[in-house]
Amino acid sequence: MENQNNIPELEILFELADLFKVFGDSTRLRILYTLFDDEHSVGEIAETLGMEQSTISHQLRVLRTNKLVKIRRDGKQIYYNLDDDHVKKVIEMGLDHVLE
Amino acid sequence: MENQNNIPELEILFELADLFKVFGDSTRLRILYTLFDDEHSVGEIAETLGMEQSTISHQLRVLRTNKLVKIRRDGKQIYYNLDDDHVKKVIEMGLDHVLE
DNA sequence: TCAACATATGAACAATTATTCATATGTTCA
DNA sequence: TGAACATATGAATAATTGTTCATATGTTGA
Repeated sequence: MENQNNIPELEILFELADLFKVFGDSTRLRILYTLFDDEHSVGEIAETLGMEQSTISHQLRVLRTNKLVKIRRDGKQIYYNLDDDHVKKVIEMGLDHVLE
Repeated sequence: MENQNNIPELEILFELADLFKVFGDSTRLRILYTLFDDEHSVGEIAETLGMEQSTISHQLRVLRTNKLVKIRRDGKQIYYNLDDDHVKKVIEMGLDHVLE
């Protein structure tokens, strides 16, 4: 990343805040955590978390818009996956802080 | 961290969401970034960011409550520091994602 | 094509929160 | 002690956002 003489543009910090905002909701975190081991469909996630299908769908869209998850279509179902290992890393880093 | 057979308690995920919420505001991120190189007083931060002293003070309290910054008093001024290296690491990890 | 199913979307509401203004608290030094 | 300064705090407001309900879109198989 930048050193301290090269402060990120204001715009970058806004983007960064937006990224952290996505992680800053327990429903979205639970969805992401559900996807840690394997892909799951919308319905599966909703059932696992005991929440409305609509709620999960709305939040999956937020996650997808922010490139935290990606999809694979299979018939009527849409399976969601973590987009890359970055997602795990950010969550793990945060967990380290919380669990210390 | 936990493996996938040991899913963090719901409570932990709520705490984690709360932590990310703190990072999910551009003002707080800018404050933290200002403290990357060195400690600064409330007034200095307010001037650097061109924001109200009150705004900065409110947000510093949030950061302090969440153990992201700590203080050192020197006369009338209170100097704020990053609490530990974890803070930098989380931000850097997020930057990696944003800048990719 | 139509019924059944899975997912997405829009509107509405409630709750949370960042900022500002006004003022209080706390510290220094003359 | 009191004036000047630095920081903190409370109340109010505006804006953002997560959830729900109702419904739309899209897919499959008969």
